[in-house]
Amino acid sequence: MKKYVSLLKRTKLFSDLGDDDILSMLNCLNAAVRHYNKGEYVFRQGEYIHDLMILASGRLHIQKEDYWGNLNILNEIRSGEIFGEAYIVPDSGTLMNDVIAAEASTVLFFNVERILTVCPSACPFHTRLLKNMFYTISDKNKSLVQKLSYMSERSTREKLLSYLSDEAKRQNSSSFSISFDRQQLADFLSVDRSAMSNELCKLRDEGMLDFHKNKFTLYEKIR
Amino acid sequence: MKKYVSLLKRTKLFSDLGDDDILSMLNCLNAAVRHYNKGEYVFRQGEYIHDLMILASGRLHIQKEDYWGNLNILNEIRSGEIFGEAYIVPDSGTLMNDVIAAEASTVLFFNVERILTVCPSACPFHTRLLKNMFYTISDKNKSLVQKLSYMSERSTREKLLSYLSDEAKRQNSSSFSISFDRQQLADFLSVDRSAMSNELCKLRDEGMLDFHKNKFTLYEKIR
DNA sequence: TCTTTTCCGTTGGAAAAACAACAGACTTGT
DNA sequence: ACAAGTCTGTTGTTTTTCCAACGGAAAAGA
Repeated sequence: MKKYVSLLKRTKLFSDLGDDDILSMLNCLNAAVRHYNKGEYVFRQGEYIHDLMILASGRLHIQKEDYWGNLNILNEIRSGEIFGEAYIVPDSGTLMNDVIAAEASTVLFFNVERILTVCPSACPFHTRLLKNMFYTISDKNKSLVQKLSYMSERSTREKLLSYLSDEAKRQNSSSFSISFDRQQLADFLSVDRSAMSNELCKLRDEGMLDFHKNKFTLYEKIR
Repeated sequence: MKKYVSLLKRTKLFSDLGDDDILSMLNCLNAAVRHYNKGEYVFRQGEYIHDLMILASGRLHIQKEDYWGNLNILNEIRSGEIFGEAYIVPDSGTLMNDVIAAEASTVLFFNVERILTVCPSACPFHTRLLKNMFYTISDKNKSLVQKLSYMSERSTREKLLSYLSDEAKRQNSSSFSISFDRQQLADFLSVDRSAMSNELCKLRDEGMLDFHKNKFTLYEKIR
């Protein structure tokens, strides 16, 4: 368990906590670790969730497949992010979506009930952890709203532009890489792949952006 | 402030707390109240948010209007729900959307920092409040994912069906009312109003549902 | 009660997206 | 190095959505 401490230190959930504090918390919180290969399911739709999970390394997709095989990627979980936070409420029912490893991933499982009930006064790090947990869930919330704003764009072009410009802002550069391949990006934005590919090329031909494989560059409007 | 206690008792955030406890908390948390008329702005895009808000009564829309006047209703806040939870992280920037009263509404403002820092051991209700707050944000999160799943449907018809069937489930009846008028529903699902109206009538003609004004009834597939 | 305004369904033409199919470039595995 | 498989761009056709416009019904206001 020790080797995950350095990873966890960099996450929002455990920020501003010392190595020893984290380690003792991992024990106190009944933490478990599991590793997943690319393509492996972490959870399937219909399962019961009791824990709060944090992705120590790798990348996950929260996705949904309908009766006709249409895939929708509802959200992407990146290293250091939490997931399952929507199911920490008791009796919140079964999982609505699949969770699948988009690449080799390591997941830590925590017993949430313990964070909320055990030793509120006893351990001095507890207050810090609670605060971090709020901020983390709050952040998650914000990213969900952000995704909602991509999805509420009416056209494929505008979905692309809002997603790409947000990604540029997030990575703090007009030149950046994304983790999706074309099909995944289309599933993420809920559009047709070929139509999206077409639209991307139009945007390139109009001089608004450029791309090679997964590396995109956005240009200013006036050049 | 006393008259809001009975309202707050029914919310998830203050459930399982006594009247006196709630009242003393309202003071401790620096709670403020404001009333809004229908159509009035609660917040505008670009403002800074410091508090966590709970809607004591009424109905709010979180919405966004683009340069061309296209309106998108990102979310609807119902009585007893919280909002602004995405901005409780320090330095989380300015509000991305407008918040507007869809009907006459009463909003309570809380200082979040106090909930997280003040008297973790001193007051016995604090643990309960923290737990409730987690559950509330978690619930909010779930409803965001739910909305994402409507939005990720490819066609107007499927957006309608997924929204309406969820609403039937939520209200626990195949016959139910919605709070949106047609234009608002279209803005909520990010589709064109007339096309949506058209699709609704097709669904009615096919015998899948019926409606009069805002009252909908869904039918079984086999009758 | 009468007028004005809003809401809703309907229609037809324009625009966009979905779909299917294919070919070349690139990867992967043997 | 070769074969098999995957990923991406491209094209043409079909389907769906968007948009603008209109009229009737219902609601609001004078």
